[in-house]
This record gives sequence, C-alpha cells and structure tokens, in this order.
Amino acid sequence: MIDLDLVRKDPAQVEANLARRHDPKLLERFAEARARDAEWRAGRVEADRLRRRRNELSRAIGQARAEGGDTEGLASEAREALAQFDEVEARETRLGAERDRLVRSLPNLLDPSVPYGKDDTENVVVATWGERITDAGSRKSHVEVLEALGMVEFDRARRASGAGFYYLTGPMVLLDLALQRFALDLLIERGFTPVIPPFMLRREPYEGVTDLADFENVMYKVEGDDLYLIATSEHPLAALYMGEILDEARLPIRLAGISMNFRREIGGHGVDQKGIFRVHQFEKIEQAVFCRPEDSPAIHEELRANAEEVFRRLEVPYRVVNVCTGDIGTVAAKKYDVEAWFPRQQAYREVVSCSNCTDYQARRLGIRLGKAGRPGKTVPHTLNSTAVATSRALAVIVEQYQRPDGSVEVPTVLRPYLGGRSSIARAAGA
RNA sequence: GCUGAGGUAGCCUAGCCCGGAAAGGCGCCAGCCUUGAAAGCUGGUGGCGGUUCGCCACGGGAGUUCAAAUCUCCCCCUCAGCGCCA
Repeated sequence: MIDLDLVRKDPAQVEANLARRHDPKLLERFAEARARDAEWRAGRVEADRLRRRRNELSRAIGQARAEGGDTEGLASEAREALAQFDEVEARETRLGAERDRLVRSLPNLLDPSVPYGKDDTENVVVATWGERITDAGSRKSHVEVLEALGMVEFDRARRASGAGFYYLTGPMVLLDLALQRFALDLLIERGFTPVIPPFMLRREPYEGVTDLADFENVMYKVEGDDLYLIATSEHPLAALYMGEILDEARLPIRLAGISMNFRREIGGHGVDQKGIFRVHQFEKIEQAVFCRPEDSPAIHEELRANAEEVFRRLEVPYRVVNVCTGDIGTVAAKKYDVEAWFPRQQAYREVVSCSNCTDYQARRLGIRLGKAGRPGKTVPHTLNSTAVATSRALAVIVEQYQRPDGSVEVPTVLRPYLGGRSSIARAAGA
C-alpha cells in the first residue's frame, strides 16, 4: 500500500502519479480516501477528548475507593459522560476503516521511467536479442510437435482435470526438469539462495502480496481451510519475513524460489486455447529480493539481466519491453517483460515478468528495516522476476528447436542435465 | 483430530487467581567518566497527532463495568504430548 504519511504530506505528488494510470476512478478513490482521513482526524480529536474525560473520572473513582470515600456521585457522572461516547467512537472506527480500505485499494506509485500508454500495445521495447526465425511455414506448433512425439496428453488431462491441464511424459519431463535446474544453477552462481516455499498461503499474507482483484480471479481456495494455492513463489517468498524487522546489514537478500504455481484465470481464446503456454498449473524458478530502498532500481536491472541471460544461454531470441502505465498492474512500480520469439506464431510472447514492487508489498506485510534488531521508520523494497517458467519455456524451445523429422534438439546448455543427450525423438515402436 | 501449555514493546519476561495510569532485564541511542574502548553512572528508547499534552496499544473480536492485560464468550495462531500419515 501507499505510505499514508506521504498521502498527507504531499497529496499533489501522489495524485499526479495516480493520474498517469488513465483511470479517473482512481482519482475519485484517492480524493475519497483523503476526505475520510480528514474526517477521521477531526473525529479523533473529539473522541480523544471524551476518552480523556472518561479516564479522569475512572481514576478519580479508583482513588476515592482506595481512600474509602463515596464513589456513587462520580460513577453516575461517568455514566452520563459515556452517553455520547459510543456514537463518536463508532464513527471514528468506521471512518478509519473506510480510509484504510480506500488507501489499501490504491495501486503502487509508478516510477517516472514507466512509459505512458493505454494497454500492452504501447509497451516500449528497450532491448532485442537474437536472430529470429521468420519462415513460419516450416514450423509446427508446440502442441503438434509434442503430440507427435507422444510426450503430452491433453485429451486425457481434460477428462481427468478439465481444460487447462496436461500430462507431460517421457523425456520431455527431463527437459522440463533440466530447464529448472539450469536456471536455478545460474541464480545460485549469482548469489541467490534456493528456497522451496509453502505452496499454500493463508489469506492474510496473501492480501499483503497481491491485490484483491487478482485474488478473486486467479487464486484457488482450499476447501475447509484458510489456505490458497500459490500463483507464484513470489508470494510465499515475499511473505517469508512478514511482520519482521530486517537488519540493513543483511540486505540485499536474494532468493531463488522453486515451486509449482496454480492459476484459475485462463483467457481461453485464440492460439493459447490449446497447448501449454497458458495453463492452470506450471513450474517456475523465481528471483525474489529484499533490499534497501535506494538499491532497488539497480537490483531491478540485475534481475532483468539474469532473466535475459537464461534465454541467451538457451539461444532463444527475445525482446524486453518496459511495461506502460496502462498495462502494469497494481503492485509493481516498474515492470519489464521479456518476450520470447515464437517462430510458429511469428510473435513475441511473454515468458518473464520482472517487477520492482518498491515498498508496496513490504508495507502491507508489516516488514520494516532496522539496525541491530531495532525497528526503523523505513520499509524495505521487494522485487521479483521470473527466471524460467517451464511450460512457456518448453513451448518456445519446442517451436524453435524442432527438426523436420519431428524430433527436438536439446539446447546446448541443457545437455549436461540430460546426460549429454542432444535430441529428443519419438521412441522406436512407440 | 484429542489433551495440555502458551501469545505482553526490537528480544526476554512480571502482572492475570483477587479489575484501578504496562514493573523489570537485555539490546540500542545519548550524556558523564576515560588517551581510546569496556565497565560503571544518568537519561532516553511502541504507535498516532492535535506534541509543555493527550489518546491508543498486552494475538483478534464481542460482552460485563465508571474502569479490562486481568472477568465472561467466540475466533485465530504457536508449542508440547498423543493419534493418524507419504
């Protein structure tokens, strides 16, 4: 959430920033939040005055009783003073709760370098890498290739679990695992600590790391428990230090999350309807960092460089976009997407999302910075980025590395993880 | 799932039975002392703003009361033992 202190001290700055998001409702909500806060503050003065009176009388009764005096007169006076108290206090509570709800519903403040734009068509390309394959006609879709290899089961998965699931089988599983291990090793090399987090979270931490709209749209709720299946390991990793004071000397903390990820939301149309590009369940190696506020822009670039390195070493052409104001979402202050080139589709498709969330998640989660175990006033920044999401990476590799005979070449960098194997082909007689 | 013990400030703890302004220690900060440091001594050290002061804060919520960390009810979480279990 946005710092309430900043809302009070420099509302013009907050308002100008929110205005960049093209959403007039946001400015209305912001104005409403400020109005509720002003009313709440005024109401508090009155409530505090009443509470003070009550406390004084109450102490006087205690003292009179201790001295053996009569307390009935004081007590009736106190009862009288309390008559109007409930109403004032209820009003104060209601205003404060409304103010908090409104402030919490506001998105993060955007970094000045985020380009202005209405939707994903106005994202700005900031880098491109690799030689694209431009003859789509020579290519089959990843679905066709995987089915011809006999290493994926879509129809049976639908029967068992519904649309949006698949069984991956045979050597393709080894390629999936190799991708994860390769990305993980790269991160470990760069100072990340691998973490297998819980794959379910309680509601409270979940509200800290994501926004409510996402919450309703993408989360799977576990029946009978206050638990939700994680949509990305970013969420349990961000919640790792919920309510704690992080010692500045320990920062930055670089974590490499390994998890299965579960998402209900599926925009079921066009080319994504079939296949493994967009599914309810996928594995991902994720970068997550806690750092001092002044370090987050540089670390954001570092995470992006790591994500790019994954695709360079896989020799998959890609571009990087700076996600514009109309497409960036609630939590990130700045976001890069890495988009890999899918030769069959002749399109760049998102394979990595790399965000600087600044203090937005950390404040909601109650994480503070401190020295020697003592809390300070500042809140750390959190960042996250995909290193590799296996279903999407697998899809692009299959489209790019397929051969005319139906086999798939193994990217050089993955071969050590497959015992030196250089291609995956349909088993004889299968 | 059952039984029991717990949840108090950055940390540790007292207070709870028997309602009356959150005690103490550690750590941290500042001052004194010192060549310097440690020790020692003194003071400070939760949040809010309306800042000579006040209000709020004892896991969360409701109730009783002039007054709740304390009594009553509901809920959450943690730990231990038992049960179950890949």
